Amino acid sequence: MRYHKIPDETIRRLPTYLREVLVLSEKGHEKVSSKRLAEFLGINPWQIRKDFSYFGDFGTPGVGYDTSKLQKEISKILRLDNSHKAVLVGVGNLGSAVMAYGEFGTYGLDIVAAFDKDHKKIGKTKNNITIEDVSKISSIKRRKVDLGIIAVPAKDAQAVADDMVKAGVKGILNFSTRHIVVQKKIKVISIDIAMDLARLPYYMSAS
Amino acid sequence: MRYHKIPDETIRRLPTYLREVLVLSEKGHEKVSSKRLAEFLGINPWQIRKDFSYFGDFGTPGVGYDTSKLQKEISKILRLDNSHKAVLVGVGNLGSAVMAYGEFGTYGLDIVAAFDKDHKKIGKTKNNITIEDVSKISSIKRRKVDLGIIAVPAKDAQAVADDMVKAGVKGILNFSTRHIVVQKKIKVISIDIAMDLARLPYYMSAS
DNA sequence: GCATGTGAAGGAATTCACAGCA
DNA sequence: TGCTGTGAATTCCTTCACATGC
Repeated sequence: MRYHKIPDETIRRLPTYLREVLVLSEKGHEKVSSKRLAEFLGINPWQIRKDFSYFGDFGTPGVGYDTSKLQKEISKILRLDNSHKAVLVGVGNLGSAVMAYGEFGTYGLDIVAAFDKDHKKIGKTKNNITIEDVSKISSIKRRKVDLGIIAVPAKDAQAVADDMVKAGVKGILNFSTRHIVVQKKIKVISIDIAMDLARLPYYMSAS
Repeated sequence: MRYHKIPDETIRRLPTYLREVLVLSEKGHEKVSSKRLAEFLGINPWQIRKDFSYFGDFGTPGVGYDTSKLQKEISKILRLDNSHKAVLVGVGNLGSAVMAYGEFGTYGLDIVAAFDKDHKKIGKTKNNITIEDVSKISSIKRRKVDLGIIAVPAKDAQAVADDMVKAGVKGILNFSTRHIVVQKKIKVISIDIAMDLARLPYYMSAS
């Protein structure tokens, strides 16, 4: 199965596997079976095995997967083996929460700069990062930042995205409610918290 | 196509449609074509038409969709036509951002209570909501809350979920990094911000 | 015996192409 | 003519079942 198109859904699951493997690794577990991993994550064992099989033979029949090997392999696939720097634009409620969110470090992702257009915020320091003026965002080009996080109101999102791309950002995580258009080679992933809550009632049995 | 199983992916897209339609409606647009809607959202027109076709004939050939009718229909499908009350547990950085996030109201979703276990937070007020002691969460039963939002550290997430279910919650939005297990009839949707950022590098062309 | 890895089968979602209506 | 609605074709993803290796 080695030479195949890899399903997007597989890529979506890989970070989950990576996190769980990191947790197990820290707890001192050297081996883990697809069955056990599946139980932890609420997925099927064969789904996990199939996902890994796209990339190579990671496991040992009769034994399972070596956690530290698995960790290295998944990191390599996701290109998380060398660390990435991210810039955040928009230090409002959500932006601040993102800055304080510790989980990014787990994956070797590092928020190294934050921008806002509000002069009351510029110059202040949060989580060891001094908030800069968004009009000076081009400076991140020098700082080798390749990820951008957008946490501004919808109306400003597209302009911020354009600035990010000009400044050399290659991938964008978009928390705004606006759909963003960029050159095809730039990847955008959008998250809308409210939309996920909004589809819950559909699945709820009549009260 | 009326009597069919509705794809989960269709349900996932409906809130997006609803939001855009609300925006257009407010701007005074009475009609919108699938083509125009598609441009705004970055999807294909036929995808949108197919999605709607599962539920009935919402549009007029040659003209398009009536925005106010569309709004009503989508709301009804998603069961957002009568409003829902939500409880938040965990008023840390992320929880606070969620409380302050205005977009829920757009969908008729209302956060009416917030709980934490930190005694320094209990009793304080944020966004007109007084933070209560999480050990008293069963009180939401009286208050007709049917949605729960979990924004606590991973280790506490399952316990909070269990308490929520006991207190009558029918759907859970989970921001923690832990997979949550509940009775089958309770729907859980999990969001992991870090995981979305973590798969960006995979898609980025070599720098 | 136990757990992986994977072709093949089955199922789900997207895309196409066009009939039908305003 | 313009746009919807939808069977049919296609593409994509999941699940199965079992051969293979420890």
